[in-house]
Amino acid sequence: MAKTDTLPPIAHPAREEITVEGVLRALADPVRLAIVRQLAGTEQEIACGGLTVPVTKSTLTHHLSILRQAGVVAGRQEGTTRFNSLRRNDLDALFPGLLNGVLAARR
Amino acid sequence: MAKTDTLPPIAHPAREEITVEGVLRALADPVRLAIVRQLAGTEQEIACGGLTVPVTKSTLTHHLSILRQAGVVAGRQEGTTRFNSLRRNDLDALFPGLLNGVLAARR
DNA sequence: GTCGTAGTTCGACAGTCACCGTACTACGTC
DNA sequence: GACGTAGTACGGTGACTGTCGAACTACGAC
Repeated sequence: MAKTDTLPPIAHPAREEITVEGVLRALADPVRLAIVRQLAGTEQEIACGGLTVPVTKSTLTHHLSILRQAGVVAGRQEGTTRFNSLRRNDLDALFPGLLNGVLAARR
Repeated sequence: MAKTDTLPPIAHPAREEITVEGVLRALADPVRLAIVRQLAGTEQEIACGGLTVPVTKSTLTHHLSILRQAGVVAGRQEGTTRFNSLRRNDLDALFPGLLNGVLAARR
């Protein structure tokens, strides 16, 4: 059967394809918000397994997929590991202040 | 039966009770986002009937109730009319930049 | 009192969504 | 090859949510 050469680098929306509503929807969930906070708390990327969330692996995959589709996080594959990072540049360019406002929240 | 003296001025969360997640949830809907945009586009308050939304009255009531409970909009009763306004001060104080970021969005 | 207008409340219904377990693919190591 | 690990895909289920129409309350004008 066909080999997966070049390994399609995951589907991410281009910057112009990101919508506020999608981003807000993605952020409007406690688990995903926790993920975003963890990613925002470090300069480094975090592998799926390195995220602390109160859900199973499959549910985590689901949440990350939503965050990715919304354009909030980017994923980079390296071996069997997928490194996730915040798309801070894109979000700040499109919705200046939004991310900071969300992260500034105490509750 | 008991008269409604003083007319309980609608239930609004205090500033400290507003949560990011609640606000994000409230904003993560096209109809509610449209309402917020209309309220943000003017200095004046807007009555329910003055809002342009593609839903029926009862659905509009529902959306406004969610926005109110989340602390995004305030409602002031005057006769049979309810005037709505954005709680810009509170939102800016709690989540500086969030509202601006959302409103800055072109899509 | 009667009527019209402004909003709310109350089911009901359909669609979406978070969650899980299981099965699967892909890579690295032995 | 066999095995373990990292993450995804699939199917199912229960809960939530946006939508509506109809009935209702509250106020103002006639």
